[in-house]
Formats: sequence, C-alpha cells, structure tokens
Amino acid sequence: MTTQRRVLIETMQEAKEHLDVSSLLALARKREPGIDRATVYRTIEKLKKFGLVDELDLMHMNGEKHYYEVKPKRDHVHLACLQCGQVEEFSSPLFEQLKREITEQTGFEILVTRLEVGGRCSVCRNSNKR
Amino acid sequence: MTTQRRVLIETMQEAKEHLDVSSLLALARKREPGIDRATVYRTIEKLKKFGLVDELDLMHMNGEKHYYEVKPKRDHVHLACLQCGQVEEFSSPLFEQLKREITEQTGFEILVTRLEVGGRCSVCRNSNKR
DNA sequence: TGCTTGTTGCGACTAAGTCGCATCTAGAAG
DNA sequence: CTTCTAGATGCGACTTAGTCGCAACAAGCA
Ligand SMILES: [Zn+2]
Ligand SMILES: [Zn+2]
Ligand SMILES: [Zn+2]
Ligand SMILES: [Zn+2]
Repeated sequence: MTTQRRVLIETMQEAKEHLDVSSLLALARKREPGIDRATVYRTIEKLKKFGLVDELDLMHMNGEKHYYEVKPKRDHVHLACLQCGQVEEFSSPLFEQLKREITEQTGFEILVTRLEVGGRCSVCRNSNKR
Repeated sequence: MTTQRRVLIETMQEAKEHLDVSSLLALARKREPGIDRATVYRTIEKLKKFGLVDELDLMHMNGEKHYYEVKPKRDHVHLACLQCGQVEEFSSPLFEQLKREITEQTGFEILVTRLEVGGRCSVCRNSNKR
C-alpha cells in the first residue's frame, strides 16, 4: 500500500461522479502533485483485478474514455441520458436474480458485471415531448 | 446506401464472432479492397445511432478494442471468460423484465442496453478446480 | 537500520479514434 | 438517359488513450 494508491482510492471514493483517467489524475494531483499518468493506469488495472473498482463506458457520450467507480456493495445499472448527459444509477433485486439465473443455467462463475443503458431520462422526455 | 456500407453490414452479419474495427476492416477489404479505416469508424457510428449495431468491450480481455455485432432481436448478455477468452451469449426473460422495471420506476426511455459479465466459464471451472 | 521486492516517474512508444478537405457517387429530378 | 447535389468516401495528418522498459525509490520486514 503506497501513498499514490491511497490517494487514488480516496479520490475515487470522494468523487460524486464517475471519473475518467484524466480527471482522476487531475484530482489526485491536488493531494499528491507528483503522481504520474502511468501510475493511475497501473493502479486501476490492479484495482479492477482485485474487484475493488468497476469500469464503465457510459455509452461513450464524451469520446472514447473509460470511467471508474469504487465497486458498490450492490451492483447498479447505469442509465446514461444520450440527450443531456446525465447518469442515473438504479439497482434492483431483479438484477441479482438475473445473475443467479446465469450461474445456475450456464455454470458461469460471475466475477464482474457491467450493465449500462442508453436512452432519454425522464426530464428530457418531459421537456421535449416525442 | 453505399457499397461500403452494404459490405460492412454484410461482413458483420456473416461473422460468427464479435469483430473489432481492424478485423472488420480486414474482412471487408476482401470484398471491397479500397475501403478505408475512417469509413469503418464513421459507418459504425451511424449504425449505432440507428440502433442497428451494438458495441461491446468484452471486458477488455485483449487490449482496449471495442467489438461490434448486429443488434439481435432479443438482447443478450455477454459472458466473457477471463481465463480462456471464450465469449458466451445468454438471453433471459428476466432481462426483459428488468428493462421494463427500469422504465416504469425511473421514467427512463431505454434505447440501447449493454450487459457484460466477466468471470470463469464452466469449462475452465471444471478443468482447474478452485 | 539496512535489505529486498515491488512500485513509481519518466519518456518514448503503440494503438485507437478523429478530422479537414478534395473527390466521388447514390439516387432524385428533369 | 443525363444532370445535379447532398452526402459519403479516401487520404493523410493529427489527437488522445493506453503501454512499456528502465533506473530511482519507498514500504515494510528482519
Ligand atoms: Zn436527459
Ligand atoms: Zn455508478
Ligand atoms: Zn469501452
Ligand atoms: Zn473459459
């Protein structure tokens, strides 16, 4: 456990939104100025392997970046509004049930999941009908 | 509808596996040799917008590529084995039910979904126990 | 307090994806 | 069938995301 890793994890935990690598780097540098881009990539890689962070695309609404969040106790769906860019989270027992079904029916041992949805949020649907 | 687009769509339809941009380009060039990388990107972009193809990460098992497939009638889950690299597909009424629940409870209008799972397939689980 | 192993920073690199522009073509209109 | 035009393509240069080898460094154990 190094200073850099601690800082990166804390930064992700305290962020209210999902961070891409460059935002994460920028935020982390406020605490630990010398920290390097390569370290961020390497750390994320490790954290993913250990199942401590999840990776997201958020439907690539802003270019090809990937986004990261510390893995929540309960997996949640990410709902990305393609119109306003807002990202909502939603969790449901149905999702847990679906995962159980997958394992039962296919014998596949699930280690990570990633459920992302793109569309229009209720706000955008109401503001401009159709 | 141009020749290039037709060729790209046909190539994706006939492919048995999920293709990344460079494999798609290579295959498409067997039919239409002059076809350009930029055209592939631009076409995929359009097809995604029209809801004709889905984009996948397949857990980034082989670098940062993205993979594409023509959108199936029924959405399916992609199960990517992190050990052998095999990709299984699985569809379930539970998934449809979950999507309905999302729309009902959040008012979010779903246009695309992407459910990917990483783990160990039954074959790998049986061959090397633990 | 020193030792060892794994981590970091750096810089150069590869690969993925984008863009402007001149040329070309699908397909509509005459 | 010919002409016209909007939109698509090819090209090449470019940007951005992610990787890697290596020397210097630090965590944490003896
Ligand atoms: Zn919205
Ligand atoms: Zn989230
Ligand atoms: Zn991705
Ligand atoms: Zn496997």
